[in-house]
Amino acid sequence: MQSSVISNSVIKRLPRYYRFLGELKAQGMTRISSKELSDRMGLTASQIRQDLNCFGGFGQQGYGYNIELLQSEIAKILGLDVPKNAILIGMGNLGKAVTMHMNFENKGFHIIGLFDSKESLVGQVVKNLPIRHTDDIDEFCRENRPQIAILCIPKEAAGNIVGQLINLGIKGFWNFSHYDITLNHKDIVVENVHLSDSLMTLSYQLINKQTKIPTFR
Amino acid sequence: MQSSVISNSVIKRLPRYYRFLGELKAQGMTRISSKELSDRMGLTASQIRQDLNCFGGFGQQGYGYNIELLQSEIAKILGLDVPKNAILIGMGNLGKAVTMHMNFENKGFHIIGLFDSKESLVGQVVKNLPIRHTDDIDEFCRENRPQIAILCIPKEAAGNIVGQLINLGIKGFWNFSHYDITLNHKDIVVENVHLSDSLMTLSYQLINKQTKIPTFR
DNA sequence: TAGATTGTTAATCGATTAACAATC
DNA sequence: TAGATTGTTAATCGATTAACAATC
Repeated sequence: MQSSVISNSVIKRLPRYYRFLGELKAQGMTRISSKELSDRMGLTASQIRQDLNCFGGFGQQGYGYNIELLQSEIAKILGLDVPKNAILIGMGNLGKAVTMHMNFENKGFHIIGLFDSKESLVGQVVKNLPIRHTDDIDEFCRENRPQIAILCIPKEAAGNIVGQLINLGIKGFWNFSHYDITLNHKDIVVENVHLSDSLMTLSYQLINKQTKIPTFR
Repeated sequence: MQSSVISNSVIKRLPRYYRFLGELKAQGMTRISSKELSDRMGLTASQIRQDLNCFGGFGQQGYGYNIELLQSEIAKILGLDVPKNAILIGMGNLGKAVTMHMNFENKGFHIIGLFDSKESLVGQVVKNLPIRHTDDIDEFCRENRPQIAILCIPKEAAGNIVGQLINLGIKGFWNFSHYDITLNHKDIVVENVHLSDSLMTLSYQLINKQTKIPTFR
């Protein structure tokens, strides 16, 4: 019942459960046993039952799990039903792609402001939002109180802006810059995305190819 | 000495070591002890020494590690020094951002072809490469023999194209689509990127905020 | 040499898997 | 009821940390 702290390993698996359950639902299925789900996902039935029971008993003996119910429970656990306002800083290739490509809304995220320091980008409209100058971040945040900042800027630029954002009330970062936020700011929530780390891992696997089934975190 | 199989946990940490060592080198440092590196990276000295000793004894008692040497050793372990040809499929926002934003070359990756099924994109030039039609993948691969495919296409499109690519000799995928490649194709190397999973994890952390220092895989 | 720090073995901790009684 | 499958405890496995002898 979420009394004690849930381990990171479990939390990292929740989005994947959510994704698979969504697909099963889309296929018109209504119930599934931990055994069948484990086969489809490539993990053990035991692990699935252990993971889910960190949060409560969502299944029923002899029946299994109701797919729709379970998915919505996981959505609640992940907080996808809670509205969260976010600003995105850095509208280069990556920032634009993130803005346009991600389905923020169905996870409860609302992008309310886009920023860049490059004059030539300011004024451009992306996804119905004008790109503002980073000089206007202060005023914008005081007025609109976003809780989350998405950083699509280089490491060097991030160092300066992070402190400012925290002072303005930002509580969480989705961090594509390689600046290490938690190093200087404890108790701020950070999710780092290191695409280059992922690419290097691919390189390793390719070079040391050893025909093994990958584990899912 | 890389005799037995290296655990996934260790491999996932290597790119981060590589990154930190690069920064130390850029700062003009030449040597570092496991203790000091552990302080900077937020892990234990013991873990660093254990990790590195999976691959060999790169340090020296009483001295520590030579930063430049250690970084280049890790580069070799990761295979960053081995040239790898790659094609990228799907030149929407995400594909374009990946093409332009990633520093492929310094990891040994060479992007040799870009593809999309959308006529309006075909012919456009990105990073000095023309976008080709996906119909031409067959011919292109037979001629140029890429080993890697980067998939920036939707799940539905991926299902069809993956088998074709494997038949054409593709050995590894950097997979931004949510299609589960290993499900049907064992012994193909895959690195999945699920940005939405990362975003959901941020949502969870934010909702269940509990002032804790994040662990680095 | 003395001090520092590695490489490596042993101890601990946490996560995964197995087993089974509870129960739908 | 009988069969299926959960929830949960106990056993195993693997990863991290601690300790220390080797050695630069």
